[in-house]
Amino acid sequence: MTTRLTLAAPCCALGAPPVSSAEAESIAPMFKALGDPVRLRLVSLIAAQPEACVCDLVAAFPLSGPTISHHLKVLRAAGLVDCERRGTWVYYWVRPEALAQLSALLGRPTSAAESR
Amino acid sequence: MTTRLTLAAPCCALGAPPVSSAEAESIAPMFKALGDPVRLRLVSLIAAQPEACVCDLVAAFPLSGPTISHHLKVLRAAGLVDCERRGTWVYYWVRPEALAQLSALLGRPTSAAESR
DNA sequence: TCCTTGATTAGACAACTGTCTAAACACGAT
DNA sequence: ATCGTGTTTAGACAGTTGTCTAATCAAGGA
Repeated sequence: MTTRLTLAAPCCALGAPPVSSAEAESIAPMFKALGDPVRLRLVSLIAAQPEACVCDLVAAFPLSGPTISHHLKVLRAAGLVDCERRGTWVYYWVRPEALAQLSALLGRPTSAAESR
Repeated sequence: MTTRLTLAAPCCALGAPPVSSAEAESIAPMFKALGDPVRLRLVSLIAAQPEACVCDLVAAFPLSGPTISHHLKVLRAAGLVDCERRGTWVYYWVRPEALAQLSALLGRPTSAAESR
């Protein structure tokens, strides 16, 4: 996928060079998916275990099943999670590469950090 | 601010314990702010230097000044950047603590990473 | 085969978002 | 005091989002 992020060895992932327009278009949707409180907690809950059953996720929120299903679909479309049906239940797990990619983007000291 | 994130020493920031509802409400807006391609590039451009002049930021996009100004306001409201007027020009810089907080949330191996 | 239960899809609707133009505000210079 | 330039605010508008209920699909058991 995106190379710049994984080999940003020395420093400044969000520093030089800046994210290109194309990169921004592909990465922003992942941040956007995390930008809803329900979805952020969903990812958190899913990541807390090897995998999570939808039935448990629905039970963790005061929201309808279809609403949770919708949020899971958004997370899946963003590439942050994946799922599989096994018999009656559907299980979700996080895609660690995706989270790592985001973390790498903003995880290192920036030039601003150096000066302030 | 949020303590859990900064002292998440051993591992699993997105792992156990999951993000609380209150935490999600306060953190999600930051991810949401990064969830637009224009804003993601703005943060990237600002972070690439100690600080950036709005005039340069506006010049970097095929968008109107007010639109860039609006996006900068969103980033500021989310706590990701701050700014200061000096004479005619306004300068923006990133708030490294904010980026670090987000990075810490998704930067460590999750239980999913262990199993897959 | 027909229920029952788990999960997703479809459609509706209010609320929010990204963009624009026009207007206003803030400085510095004439 | 007035003008010109940089920046933000106000208001408008099309498009998107989060939520719901109702309907549909999927799998297992009587």
